[in-house]
Amino acid sequence: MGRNRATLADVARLAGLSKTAASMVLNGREGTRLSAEAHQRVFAAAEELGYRPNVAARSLRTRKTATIAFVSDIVATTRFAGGLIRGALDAARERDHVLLITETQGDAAFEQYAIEAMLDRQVDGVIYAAMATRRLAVPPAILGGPVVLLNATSPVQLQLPCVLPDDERAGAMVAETLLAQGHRDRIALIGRNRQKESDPEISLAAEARLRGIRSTLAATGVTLLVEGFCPEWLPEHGYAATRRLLDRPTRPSAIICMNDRLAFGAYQALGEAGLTIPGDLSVISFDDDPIASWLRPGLSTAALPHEQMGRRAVELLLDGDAVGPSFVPMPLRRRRSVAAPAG
Amino acid sequence: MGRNRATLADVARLAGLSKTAASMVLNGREGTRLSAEAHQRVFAAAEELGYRPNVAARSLRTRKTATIAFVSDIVATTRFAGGLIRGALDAARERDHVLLITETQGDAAFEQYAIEAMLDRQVDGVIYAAMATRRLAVPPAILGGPVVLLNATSPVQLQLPCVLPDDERAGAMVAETLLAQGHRDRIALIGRNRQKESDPEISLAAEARLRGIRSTLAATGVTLLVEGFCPEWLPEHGYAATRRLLDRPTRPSAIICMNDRLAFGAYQALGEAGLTIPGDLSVISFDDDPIASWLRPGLSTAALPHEQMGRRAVELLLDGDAVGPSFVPMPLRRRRSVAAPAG
DNA sequence: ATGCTCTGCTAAATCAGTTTAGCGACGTAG
DNA sequence: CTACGTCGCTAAACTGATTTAGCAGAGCAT
Repeated sequence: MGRNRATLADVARLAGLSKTAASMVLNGREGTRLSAEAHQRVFAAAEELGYRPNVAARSLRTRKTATIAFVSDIVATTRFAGGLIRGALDAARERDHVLLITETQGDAAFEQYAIEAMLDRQVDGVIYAAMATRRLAVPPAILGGPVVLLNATSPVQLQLPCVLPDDERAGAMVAETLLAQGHRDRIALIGRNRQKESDPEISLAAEARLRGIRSTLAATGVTLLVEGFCPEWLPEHGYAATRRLLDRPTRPSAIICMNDRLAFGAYQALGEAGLTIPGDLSVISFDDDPIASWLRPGLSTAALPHEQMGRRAVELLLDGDAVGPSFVPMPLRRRRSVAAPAG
Repeated sequence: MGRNRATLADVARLAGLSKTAASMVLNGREGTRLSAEAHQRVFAAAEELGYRPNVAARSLRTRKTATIAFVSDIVATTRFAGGLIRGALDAARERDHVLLITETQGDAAFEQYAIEAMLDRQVDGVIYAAMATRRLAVPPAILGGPVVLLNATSPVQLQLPCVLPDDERAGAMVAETLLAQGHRDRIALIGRNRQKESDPEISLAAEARLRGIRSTLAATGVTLLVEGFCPEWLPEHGYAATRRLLDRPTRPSAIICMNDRLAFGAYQALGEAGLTIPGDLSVISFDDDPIASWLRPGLSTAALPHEQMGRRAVELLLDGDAVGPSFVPMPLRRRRSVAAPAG
């Protein structure tokens, strides 16, 4: 890989100057007294030789590598990871940085290994990302340098900068959307889950979304008609919860699903029951999973702003001296699954 | 990030030996005549100081970084990328390597930039990945060192090692599955697409899948009842193609979909038409997208072995001196969408 | 006593940059 | 005429590892 690359010494020789001069010119150092002509000669030589500095040599001296570690529990392999990584990649490129990506798979030994591998390579900072928005314990090893938590917070005393989706506001928007269409006392919700709501190490989203929904409804004097519990946020549980909903005497006019996979299950149950969306029932949800746009009708949902979040993490890491959480808004994708309640 | 790390000189000093001795012991060099006691002392000192070598310094000398570049067109951000990266990450870790990931977004300038950034960092090799299985032009810059193409081939004369899913065999398995259930002359297919089938720079999968299906059916004297064309392999096109299928006089007993997203569209159309799967019609497909397991009934599909592929790419890069393509089998996920044709 | 080999170890060069300290020439002020 | 400052540039140290070349001492044969 890249043998015969020109070195700084080659550039200096061709320019008829010292390595020092060449280095200073190429780094655009202020306050050197090198002549305009010297600048010219160095640039010309570098250009001619196609010179590119050796990052290893440079970082040996400077302790900077223009490399960021992106460590995640398991995020890199999930659908959600894509956006996070893409956003981080874009922001990193804009700042001439590069991403070293690892996954811990939630395994302490792997995590230890991954972090050491990153630190051995002198990364300039670490982005520590979680798949599910949650609170997590930060491995002490990375606290020696800049760290940003992505889709996660840390126990309060650390006050690390972190990037989170604004789930509470999203909950409010979802509720507002239904209220605006005239839904009132027949709004159901599926996806309640005690574990997710009470244990911040499992999820921060559940509680925040619920809080946003409830407070917004409450402001108009509305309370939820039913709240369906689900052991996981998967289609099959959305399906089961929706069937339970339909067995009740009062049929809801709208269903809020805690995420799109539940909503997918709801669509299946409603389809089987011969009910149409949004004619008989409106459905609205969270995440903007790709299936949301594939469903018929398209599912209205508050999108997890993954790209924005990944981008923000890099920005905070490199530019900022931020402390505490930075919330990224979740835009509402309006599709066809919400309408006014039937007669 | 990681200041005050112990250096090799620190270890040597504590062990009462020279840097040379320490280096040799820690690298397990054969044929040195260092005493057993010297080994002990070095190991003890390294342990005590928590010594970890500085990769930048080492690679400056050795020109090895234990780092692999993973460059993709756009793969890193898609659902499919997850498995590819995960497999590569696992295999890399097993060999004590780390992955530098970039995305070119199909943009030549970005690609140029990404590759230079990787080479500047002295990566030991490059994995060049494509989102859609296809043939691509390899940027000359990376040909200086080891390269493996992932989910892609290169124009023949290069003979680069590459990793591809075995789509033809998958097509055969899909056809065999239907034949085994007794389907014969009412097998339909949706997802024909002239562009994908004829331009290897767009897709290699379409043509291979089709070839596997056709030759297997032909061996039993069967030909496809209908072949539905789709401008893209998206749910809406699967939906439209399936509706067209149902408008024909002879209703198919089974539908082969060129991928799972088309199959999702087919499910939607069949559901609307009041047809049940697999009672009225069997459906079978390719990819094993997550939705395949979410559908009701679960969709039988030939899985893209992303993790295996990512893993194989790293193995070929580091261990092998392979030439040409390496095919990874696509396992058939048998779910409930296939049954014997109705009476 | 001399020369030779073998053992156990080390000094110093090297990789490719950055950075510190300072040198010689020239101009100007006293 | 000398002292001093500025200009334009460079030698050499430094980063932390690997690797080459070779040294000192012990043991043995001649």
